[in-house]
Amino acid sequence: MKRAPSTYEIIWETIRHIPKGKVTTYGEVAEQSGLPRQARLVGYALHNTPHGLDIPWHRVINSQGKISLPKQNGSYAKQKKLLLKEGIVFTGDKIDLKKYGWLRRLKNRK
DNA sequence: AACGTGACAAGGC
DNA sequence: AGCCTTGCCACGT
Repeated sequence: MKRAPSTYEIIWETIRHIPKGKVTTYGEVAEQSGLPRQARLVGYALHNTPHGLDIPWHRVINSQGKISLPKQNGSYAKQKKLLLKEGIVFTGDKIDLKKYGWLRRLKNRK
């Protein structure tokens, strides 16, 4: 029998749909996955992404338009390189979400 | 089975 | 702009 998809699998599936040349935030992925306000879970899921899984993990950035990876170990540079290759422009260390954001950021607070 | 942790986000200063 | 606090919840110990 088919087991229900785990929370991680739902998140990975959402990320798989982000088009090339666009970026989105952790919070938005959470929302699109039906897990509102659980951005941290998205980060956790990404951190645990299996190697074989082919998803555009680099298109996920934080709500400030910045890369959320440490600059020390090179993973920051790796993500930036992948984004630059897709034509995304950095202003300093930030990306303009209004310009490159996948979907509009909806604030469904309240 | 409780507890600390985390590739986050929003609000208050 | 930057720092601090709080809300969030699946996971590994």
